[in-house]
Amino acid sequence: MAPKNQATIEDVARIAGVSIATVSRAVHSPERVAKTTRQKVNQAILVTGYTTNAMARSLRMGRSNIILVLAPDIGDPNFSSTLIGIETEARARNHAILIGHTQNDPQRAIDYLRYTTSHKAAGLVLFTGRLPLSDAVSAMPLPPTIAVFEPVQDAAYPYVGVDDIAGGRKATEHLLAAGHRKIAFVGDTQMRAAFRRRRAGFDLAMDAARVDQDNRLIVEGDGSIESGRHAVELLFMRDTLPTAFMCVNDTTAIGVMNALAARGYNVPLDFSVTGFDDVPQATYISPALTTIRQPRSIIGKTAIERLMALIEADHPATETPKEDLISPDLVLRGSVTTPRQTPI
Amino acid sequence: MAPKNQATIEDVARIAGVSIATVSRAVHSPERVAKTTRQKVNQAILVTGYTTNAMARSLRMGRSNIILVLAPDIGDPNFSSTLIGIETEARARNHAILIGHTQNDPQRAIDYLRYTTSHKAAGLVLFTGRLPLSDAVSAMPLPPTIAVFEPVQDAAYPYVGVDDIAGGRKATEHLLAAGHRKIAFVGDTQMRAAFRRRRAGFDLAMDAARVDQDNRLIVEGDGSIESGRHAVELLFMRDTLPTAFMCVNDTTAIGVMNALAARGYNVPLDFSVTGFDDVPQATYISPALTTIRQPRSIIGKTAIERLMALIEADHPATETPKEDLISPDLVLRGSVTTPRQTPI
DNA sequence: CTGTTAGCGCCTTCAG
DNA sequence: CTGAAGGCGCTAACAG
Repeated sequence: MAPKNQATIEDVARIAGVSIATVSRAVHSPERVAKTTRQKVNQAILVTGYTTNAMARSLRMGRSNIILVLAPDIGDPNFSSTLIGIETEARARNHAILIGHTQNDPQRAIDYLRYTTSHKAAGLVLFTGRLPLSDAVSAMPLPPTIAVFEPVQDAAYPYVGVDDIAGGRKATEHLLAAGHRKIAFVGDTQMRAAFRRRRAGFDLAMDAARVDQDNRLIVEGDGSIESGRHAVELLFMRDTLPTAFMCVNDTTAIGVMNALAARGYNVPLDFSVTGFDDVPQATYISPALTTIRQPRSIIGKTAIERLMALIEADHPATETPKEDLISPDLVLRGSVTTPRQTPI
Repeated sequence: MAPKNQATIEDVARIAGVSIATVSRAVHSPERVAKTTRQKVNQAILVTGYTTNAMARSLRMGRSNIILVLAPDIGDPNFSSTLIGIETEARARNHAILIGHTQNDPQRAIDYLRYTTSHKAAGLVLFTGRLPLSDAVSAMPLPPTIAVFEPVQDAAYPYVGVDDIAGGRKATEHLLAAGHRKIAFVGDTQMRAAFRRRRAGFDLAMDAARVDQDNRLIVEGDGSIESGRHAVELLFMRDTLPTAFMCVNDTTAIGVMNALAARGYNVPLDFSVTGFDDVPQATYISPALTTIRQPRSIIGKTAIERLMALIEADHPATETPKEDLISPDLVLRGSVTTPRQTPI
């Protein structure tokens, strides 16, 4: 039997025989209320089925418990797995997640940013890697904000992401440990910060193992499947073959494996391959790809931890924005083994 | 230069030289305000950067513009693609999406359902297929609600989903058109309503083509990959081989294809196979699977349309809950061809 | 430790 | 067509 009208704080107060202020305190700072009073109040809450009206509360406090998550693409598996971490952590802290899907459309982003104001959002999580440049936005009083996956261009928001250097290093060390020395790096580019860092991890591992790098094995690429295929062709043309390919991401690795298969080679018997990201496809291709797994749900969790710290600190003075880099794990599958003894 | 304090309706009223009532009207029912006045107000809104305070508005109106979406698993691709439709349509209607991730945990579901009350949610979208049975829930005054993908057990909520019968029929007709007559149906079960309906579609198509069904080609299954594999083994043991397998879902189809490959057969040359759902894997296996695509984003869009109708009608009297079945499309890939001429 | 009270910003009668 | 005023439910002083 659902009560016709949702009980308010006054109903509870009346039934408990106390004032509404006491009810409010009993709910939100129980320690400031006498034990017996608290019990009476809780009792009354039970019988009335009272739930605090979040709208009234937010209006009064000038801030809601809603965190807006802005993402360019909800469908992206990277996003959804991270969202799990975000949602779980936010809920544990009594905050709710409002989803904004920008589709990379600045207008949609602006509209959602406005939500931040109108809903008095407690915080903002940005997956977008950028904020629309517009007077509307710069005039908007944004709540505490944190960037995830990609730092936000031209803005000093704290950032939580993967430690690409550590990841690049782990992948390389794995190849090295399997006995590879002639390792190609596929996807060299200045364009993408993450790729640059993965390369740096590669260099670190090679240096630490005192392996001299052969520049001809460093192949440019943009992370596309074509760039992986192209790299293989290039290497065959140059006639400087590696025994292993360390690819800047899984997509590139898949391209490499395609091209190798097309030429009749076997992975991993003829060549070993590693990727980076652990996209869903990595399991379905054959052989399954050994790769570095993006710690997505941990990134989500950490992002909310940092964001809540910001919210609770409410120094408007943002100090040096912190960067949190989560070290990713290597996931072992079938695309790496020891180098073949006989040359190709 | 961000204004120190967010402008309120009073600021706008003062600058426009009107009362706050007029501002409110100019914003929400412009037709009830003189043109010149409206212009003055809009002008003032522009200079102040005024955004209406959704919390105050919701408090006053007793209802927010938030729609709660409850899903057991955010990571499920089925969910995320549907969410795109939901989000897009909701946004077009000025509503926001709050995400609740239940992980099939009744306690989490109950907590989120409570949000519905505390945030005065305008509506509720259920992916869960069930509601926790608890006094807490039955006592809760839930807002207009709509179920998606799975109807809610023991509750009469309108439901938007795929037309499984039409889908089953399309897949079967495709096989028939390719020349198959001995078609196995894999995944027969009473347990799952969706599967039952897909079977009905199969029967319809077979009947329409006046093909006599061979009961030995109807194989039970639960939609798992193992059940697909098992079906193949069973059919080979019975020694009654079909020329094509119509599988109740993609996962089953993948199991069928695995087992066929293990026995050294080629799909589609030796056997044709169809699935249902169009899961991401369907593209990655070889050959890529011809299947029925779940119209996920349309389902999302339709769900919000129906929900908004409910919200706006606000007859508390729910009439016969409507069912909206979206007819899915066949997606042609590589797993179907004409039956081989020579028997296996 | 508890009660009284003043708004938070808005929408909506009710009068003009 | 416009203005005045009440109150949605709650929290945070401020008193007691």
